Amino acid sequence: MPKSKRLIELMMTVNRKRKFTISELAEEFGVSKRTMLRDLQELSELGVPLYSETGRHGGYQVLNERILPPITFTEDEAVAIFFASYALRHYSSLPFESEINNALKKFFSYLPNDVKDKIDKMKNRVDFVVPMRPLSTSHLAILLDAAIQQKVVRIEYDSIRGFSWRDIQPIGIYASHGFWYCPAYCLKKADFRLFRLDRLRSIDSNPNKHTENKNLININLSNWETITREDSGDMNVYIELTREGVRKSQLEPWVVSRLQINSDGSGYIKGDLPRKEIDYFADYFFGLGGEALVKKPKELQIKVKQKLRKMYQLYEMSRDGSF
Amino acid sequence: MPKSKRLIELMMTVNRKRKFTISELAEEFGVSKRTMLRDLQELSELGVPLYSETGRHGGYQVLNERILPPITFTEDEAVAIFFASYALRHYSSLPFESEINNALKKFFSYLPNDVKDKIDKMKNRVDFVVPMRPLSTSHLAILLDAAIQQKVVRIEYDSIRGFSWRDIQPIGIYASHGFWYCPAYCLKKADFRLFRLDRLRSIDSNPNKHTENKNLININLSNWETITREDSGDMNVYIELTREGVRKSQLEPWVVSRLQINSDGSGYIKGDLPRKEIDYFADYFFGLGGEALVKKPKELQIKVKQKLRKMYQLYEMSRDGSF
DNA sequence: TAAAACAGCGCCAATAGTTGTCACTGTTTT
DNA sequence: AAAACAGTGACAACTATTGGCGCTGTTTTA
Repeated sequence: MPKSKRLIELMMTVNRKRKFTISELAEEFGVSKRTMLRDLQELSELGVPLYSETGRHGGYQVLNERILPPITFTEDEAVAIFFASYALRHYSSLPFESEINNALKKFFSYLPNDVKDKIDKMKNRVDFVVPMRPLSTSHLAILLDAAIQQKVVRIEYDSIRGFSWRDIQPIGIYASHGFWYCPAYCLKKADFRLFRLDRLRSIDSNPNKHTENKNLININLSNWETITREDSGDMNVYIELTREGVRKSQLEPWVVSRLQINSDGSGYIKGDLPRKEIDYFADYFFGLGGEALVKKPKELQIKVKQKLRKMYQLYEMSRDGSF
Repeated sequence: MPKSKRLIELMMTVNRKRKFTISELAEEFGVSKRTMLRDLQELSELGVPLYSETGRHGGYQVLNERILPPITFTEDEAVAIFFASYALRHYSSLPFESEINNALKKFFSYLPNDVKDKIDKMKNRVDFVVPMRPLSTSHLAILLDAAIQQKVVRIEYDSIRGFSWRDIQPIGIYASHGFWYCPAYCLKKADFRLFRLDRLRSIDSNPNKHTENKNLININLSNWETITREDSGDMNVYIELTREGVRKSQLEPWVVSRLQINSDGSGYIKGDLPRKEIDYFADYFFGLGGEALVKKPKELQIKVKQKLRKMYQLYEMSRDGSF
């Protein structure tokens, strides 16, 4: 094998193994140890962060920093990757914050000039707005780590009844609607709970108490809801929507699949929804105001009416003659 | 210069220039044409997408596909880039869709195994949920392109009064709250408008009519709101919130800076808000139901009450004795 | 304490790869 | 028809690469 190709393959091999000896690689590539030594030196000069130790159990190592072999990206792919990373800048507190900035800088600096220009032009023309409440990065990192390792952590959480400490075993973390959430097994309640992370005041990643870890290794973000939900059944709903109501409610994915639109733009939602979430739905349909009329089920209608009456009374109490 | 190093430099040179001839490069690198020819062939074999044409004004070209020279990423940077791209998978209709998938695949396949493992473990533990309504990718691409080139396009748009055609000159596109938006100069109204792209039925990227382009090159996503808003002034608001109201409204960034929280968890919003958006605010505070009480200004309170009355009547009409 | 297992250096002859030259073919544009 | 390109093949000259060999030096382990 000619040297130039060998070097490129060596790059990859070296990245694959983290640790290796000269003789090992020499045999693998069918060259002498002397040659391998020289090759590795060259790689080192080319920027691969190699480190070696002499002695009995010495050997070569690639440092934490790894390099990627030359990857061929099309222009569009490079632009796409750039924007993907760029889009996440709104998640100011995501666990990867600093890494992403570095990577982005490197990436950008290696791009040919005309691609840079293209990106510069696009930068002010596309955006991904993600309202995000600021949040301590370290909390996220600790919880994520705990989720991966399935460790128990102790958190100080602001529940409806004020702050309290709980031991939880996190399933994962996710960002949604501007908040970070952490579904977890709560050892206190012996059940699964969803925590909103801006309500978390402090966290102890190593509660000294010897708590037993539950085996939740197979529960992850994509299946925890189905696994942990004790099914309280569905309710059959029927909601009439005005034209405006249709337009507004189309934002919700669970609406879209149950939505029928009339020719004049108005429509109705008909189908089954989980009874357990009835309070959420009541809130939601109340929020649509006069644009939605809950016909079925009765219990949902009642909840909406209760909200309505409560608000009505609230505003009637502050009489000013206009009502 | 030894061959192996020459090849790497050649890679970069070739990426810098887009077009070149053999003799040109041969001279630059101080080798014969024959050698340069051989070198380029090797590069080609290594994956650089070269293309050549014979004849008078022929020469070499690098195709649209470009390659990046070997970039050294640390392990964490690679992971970060991966997740940035991964996070955007929810934007199923973003202009870069297919490119990002390709890039991600390439990127992933070149990562060393232990980093792959790390990513695999994290995949099910972190997520960025972005509810997104499906939308034609081509619309996005056309509008983005028009924004970059400052071209006029004709769209068929579903406004309150049904579908109509308009000629617009887009400023850019952005995703927010699950929708794609396009602020643009509307030639019909001779003013700036914000279009929600799921209400766009069709688009003509080349309206044959010779419309004059306005010079909006300096208006972009980050400044169009300030530049185009005819300021109708602010209104001073005062809204009382229950404890639950505080928690809910903290989601909105414009609330946070104007929010005061009492020791018992309840609180109030006090400050100035743009009068122009009064309908939006009325909607919003109505949506908070009994958790918010609008005290000031009167006009806002009146709007909320109107909604309330409208809804009250709506539900009273469907009498069932429970009200 | 000695042996084993590892990195690392210098030298040199053999060899394998690289290079330039030259003489071709073939295309497109002017 | 000439000019300006790419592309091929052959070959001798050249140079970089290679493998051995002998050496130094470190750390671990028996």
